[in-house]
Amino acid sequence: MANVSKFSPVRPMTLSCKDCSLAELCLPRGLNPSEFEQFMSMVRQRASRISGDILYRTGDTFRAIYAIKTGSIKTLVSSSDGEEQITGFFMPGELFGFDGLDYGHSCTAVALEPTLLCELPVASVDELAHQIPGLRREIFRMMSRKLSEKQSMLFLLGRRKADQRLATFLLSLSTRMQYRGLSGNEIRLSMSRHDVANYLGMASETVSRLLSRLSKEKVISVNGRTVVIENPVALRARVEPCITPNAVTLDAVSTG
Amino acid sequence: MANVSKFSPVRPMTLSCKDCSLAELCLPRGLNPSEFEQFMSMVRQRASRISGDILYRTGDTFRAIYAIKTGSIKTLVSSSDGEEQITGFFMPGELFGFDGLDYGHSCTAVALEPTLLCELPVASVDELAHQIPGLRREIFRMMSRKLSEKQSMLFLLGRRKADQRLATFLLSLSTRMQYRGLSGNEIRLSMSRHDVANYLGMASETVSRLLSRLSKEKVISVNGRTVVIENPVALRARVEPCITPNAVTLDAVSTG
DNA sequence: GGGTTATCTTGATCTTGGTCAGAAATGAAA
DNA sequence: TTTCATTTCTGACCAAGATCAAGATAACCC
Repeated sequence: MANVSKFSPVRPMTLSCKDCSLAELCLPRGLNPSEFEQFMSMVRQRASRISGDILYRTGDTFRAIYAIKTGSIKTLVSSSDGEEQITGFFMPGELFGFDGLDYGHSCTAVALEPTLLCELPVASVDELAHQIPGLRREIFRMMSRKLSEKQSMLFLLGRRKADQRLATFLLSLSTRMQYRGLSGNEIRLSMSRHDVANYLGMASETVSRLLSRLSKEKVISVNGRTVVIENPVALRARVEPCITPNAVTLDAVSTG
Repeated sequence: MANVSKFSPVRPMTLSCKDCSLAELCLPRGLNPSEFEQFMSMVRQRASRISGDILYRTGDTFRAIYAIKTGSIKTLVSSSDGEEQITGFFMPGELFGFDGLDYGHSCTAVALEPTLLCELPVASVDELAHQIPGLRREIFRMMSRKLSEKQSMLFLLGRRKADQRLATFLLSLSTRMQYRGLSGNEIRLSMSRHDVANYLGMASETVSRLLSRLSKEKVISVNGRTVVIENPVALRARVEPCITPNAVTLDAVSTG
């Protein structure tokens, strides 16, 4: 059922942190030149050429913190009766893997498409956290942010209707694209309808229907896995229907 | 609506870490005597005499990590349209406040009853994380665990039916009581039906009905806010109905 | 290209659990 | 105690969304 193929080490590195356009979003941001150099020397890369590759599974020993360079990843938790819940989608510039520092990973990470990753190995995490106070704080902050994002996701699943969840999801993807310098109006979904539905706690049929409805209402246009936000204001108004459009904030969805 | 009263500093301390029966569950576990001493000297206490007191609100500057000594706390996130989602309940020996390290707290912490807290002030977090490697790792691990717990909670809200959620919740409370040395069969709920329902993403009427049903079926007995688990095996079987009872694990619910 | 499979869409039906309303129980205040 | 307010429970009804069942579309492989 799950793909047996694995992520393989990449050598030489495709691009060092120094030349990486995503460095400003990544862990080393805010480090001084010598700290940056030290950080950079610890980073390794890893890649998967096909979709479905598994980076780590629930229970695996924590080996590294990861950052996406190109491609995308989903993380999911599963129960003994085989049900799965997707807990995050990760796009270029985003970090994940922090759930593994306690007793190994509590979720499984799967490639949604050919994906190139940077990794900070576990030994370096501890060593650098000690030697570089700025990096330690950045890791604390990043984990704290992940917690906050998960809380927003709990809000979304616990309190919002299906249509609000989907609207929030699309806006979140858009915001995250803008964050890394893209327009954010045209969204290429790297995951299936089934995955979107699972992430948002609904059935895939519901996702289809809601996308069709938003499309019919000219709020978005849908072409396969490409979604164009035609009317951002209208889309934002779906998130909190009873509030005036300009009061809506966009940070309500988890990035993992 | 919300209480204006605040948590007040406690001096002298009610009980030092050295004599605290919960120390083994708390941050300083695993520290050597001199590290323990250093840690202890940084800890302060804070208390609320009444239920409803607010420890911090969304947006408040991060001031400390907290541990519950006696009493209990709920944390909640809210949206601009006034909806609230409870994201955690915390009992004696449990830690919270880690969501604040990024840009201030992303949730609000409210006392559910008269509550005594220990706090590790923000300056000490950074200082001690640098000076005591064992403590730094413990903080990383604790934040990692919080992330894992939130993921379990996403699973619960996204994939489980109302009756499974409630059963999981009761078992989680029971497990957490056992973890600190209590029997775990008799549960004193410090929160209202409304709070339980909100936390589990359902209506309070549903909680009432499900408790009544479990009671009628002799799985539990309910007397106001006291719940006695009469048949733990039967209760566990509710969590994953399609799986044999002994395959069920209990770690599916967040402690925050 | 044509055939095969997986994904996506749409419709029809059914179920869970939400909403509304009122009664009962509990607790706090006078 | 009596009163008042809050919480909890129960019933009746309803709706959001799940499930079931086909088709339609797209991707994949020889």
